[in-house]
Amino acid sequence: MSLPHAILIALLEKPSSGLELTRRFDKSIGYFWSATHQQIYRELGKLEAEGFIRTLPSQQPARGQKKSYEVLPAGRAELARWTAASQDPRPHRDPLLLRMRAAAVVGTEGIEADLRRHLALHQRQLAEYEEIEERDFPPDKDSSQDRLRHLVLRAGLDLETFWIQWLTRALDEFAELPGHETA
Amino acid sequence: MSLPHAILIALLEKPSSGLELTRRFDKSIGYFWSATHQQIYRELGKLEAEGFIRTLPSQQPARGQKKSYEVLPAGRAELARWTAASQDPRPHRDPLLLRMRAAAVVGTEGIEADLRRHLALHQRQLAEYEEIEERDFPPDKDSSQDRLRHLVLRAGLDLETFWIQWLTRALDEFAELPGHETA
DNA sequence: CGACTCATGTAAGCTGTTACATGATTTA
DNA sequence: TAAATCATGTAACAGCTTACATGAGTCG
Repeated sequence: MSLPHAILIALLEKPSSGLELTRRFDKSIGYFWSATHQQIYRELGKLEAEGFIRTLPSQQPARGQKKSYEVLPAGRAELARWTAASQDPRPHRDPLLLRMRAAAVVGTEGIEADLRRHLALHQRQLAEYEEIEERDFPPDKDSSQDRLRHLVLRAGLDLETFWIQWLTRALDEFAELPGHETA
Repeated sequence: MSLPHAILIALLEKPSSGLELTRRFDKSIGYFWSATHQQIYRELGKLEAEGFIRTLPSQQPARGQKKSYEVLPAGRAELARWTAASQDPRPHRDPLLLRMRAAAVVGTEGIEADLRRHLALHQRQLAEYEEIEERDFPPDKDSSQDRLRHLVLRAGLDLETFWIQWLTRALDEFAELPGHETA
């Protein structure tokens, strides 16, 4: 039950059309929630039907025509309710950790290359977040709102850093495994 | 496409019945993959139909009767194939980070108590992992298999540590926010 | 007008969650 | 023998992914 609320947040920060939302989810919003355009259009329809958002006035709705949405008071209220409500942490599911555990049973053949690939991807992602941090959160200038947003970005930064460290350590361990070829 | 492989790993490590698997997923397997008993039974049926596992001989299949499974060679081969195959990292989705971002827009009213609750949960989880580490991975005794399993556990430990640090920092920030009551 | 891009959607399938059902075994 | 627990399931639904469809505008 989080996607509709992610969309409400995005629309409160800036009214947008479906495609614009998709692009924002691919970029900045992506470090705490991801969604495809199909999910977004479906959810925009539901949110409108529930009276949480509406299309901006002075826009004729037609297929293939851009349609921008804004949040209505009921939508803001729903978001506030959801934000304050207690929620249990969800269980984690990480295929890479699973594969590492599998490697302990069926052998490490083939997995090392993919670890290196993941390491590179996380390094690139970290660099991107660092750019965002430099651009959007210059030192000692955070407002209250910015401080919270900065905190969220920092979670993204720290998680990428964790993965880089863990993958580096994993590759080190591999190098020390018996039968390892340093190709 | 990871649940069937998680089950294959668990069954290779030790042949088990559905309920035993469920318990193992709740405990040690849970720090890299979680599953409910409904998912597990459904998946065991599929894996058997595909010829990847079979019920242990000398067991009459009947409703309400315990039924243990073991992995067949085809299942082990499938697991090796999957482990070596390249996979993209999945997008993250974290409702707590989402709520923090929402708090920047609709206010922090009510969220602080839940942050404290999450902090306590992560601290308990970390303590559990530390117990497992002490029990299963005594210093300087790791075999090759153990080193990989230890590595996976360490990811769990480090992720819990990350969350504890992040939540602590978040609560500190809250304390400094204007209008904050130190109740 | 043909190809391309922008923009919005539909449909099918898979995974995971929640609630419920049912038989077998133990124990009070 | 009634209740609790062990053990295996069924059913309905919600959420996400993948592939495809369609119209509108733009550029050569």
